[in-house]
Amino acid sequence: MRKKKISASLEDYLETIYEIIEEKQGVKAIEISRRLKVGRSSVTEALKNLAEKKLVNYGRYDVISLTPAGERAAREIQFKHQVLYDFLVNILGVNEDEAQNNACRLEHVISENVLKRLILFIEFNKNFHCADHNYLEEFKKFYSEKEE
Amino acid sequence: MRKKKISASLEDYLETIYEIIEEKQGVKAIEISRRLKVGRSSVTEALKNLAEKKLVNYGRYDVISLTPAGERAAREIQFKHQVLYDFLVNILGVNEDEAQNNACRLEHVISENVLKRLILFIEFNKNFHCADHNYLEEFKKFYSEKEE
DNA sequence: ATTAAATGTACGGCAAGCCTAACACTTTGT
DNA sequence: ACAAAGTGTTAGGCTTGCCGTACATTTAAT
Repeated sequence: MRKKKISASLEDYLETIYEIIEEKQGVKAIEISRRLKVGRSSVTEALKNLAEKKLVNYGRYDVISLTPAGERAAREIQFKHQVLYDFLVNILGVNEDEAQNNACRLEHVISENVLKRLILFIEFNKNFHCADHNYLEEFKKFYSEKEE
Repeated sequence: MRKKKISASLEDYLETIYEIIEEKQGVKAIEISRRLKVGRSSVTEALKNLAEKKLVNYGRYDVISLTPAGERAAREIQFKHQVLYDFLVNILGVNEDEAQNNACRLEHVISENVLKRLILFIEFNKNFHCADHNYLEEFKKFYSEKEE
């Protein structure tokens, strides 16, 4: 009974709900609507859908919350996002906005195994020094030479 | 008049057509159907759609080919795929099948700029040696230690 | 407490993409 | 050349996910 896939769109809803919970006390549908830039009615639909899948607790006009399974799923997605963002910013040196944008899309399609390797790669890079050269510094230099 | 975005689905069709052209003389719709694992009728629809966008030359029961714009677009997608595959296999050390799978999905969502950086990162890595350590070798060692 | 504003929902619609089944055209084998 | 098999097309249907509008409910202001 593990890991039923949900659509990228539903992942976004879950992730957003989770983020709002982290920041505020209650989750209002309109807040989800604003963050995802979709209509209020789309949020209602999505919530019903997520409720069917037992990922959110939902009832008409009622408080929105994540079920344990929903929270687990949301955390996973958020974690993927964070790893990707970290890679893009701290390794590739992409600017923050673009890194966010890319992470938002990549998080829905990257496999578990690639994620795992990416995590280790990041860890490895942060500590890798060799004969007083910092690897990432070297890459930045290399990159900015190629820029011109 | 540059770079109108098309859907991930249409990108797959374009890419597949391009691949078939590289391998065989003529493109048959059924071949596209087989490779993309969709029904024959879905191919017809997609071809009409791509023809509307002036990316393929299409007429009922007629030979399928790419327009110059279509070929350009297909090349771009294939190139992205190749870069991602290269990164996954040669840098992260992901196995070939999984790298193909991931590349197929990532190619539709990665931005131009991230791609550009990835290309340079790969280039940089291939040549980066330092005090007789090969960087990628070091990562492989690091990775396999963590594996256990 | 009452009303105005804000928020949530239901309903009907639309587009993308996929499907199956039936039919049209082409190719192939004899 | 002609039937059978293969391929391409059309028509109709389904699902996901979005929208706008109108209505229901809740919240906030007075």
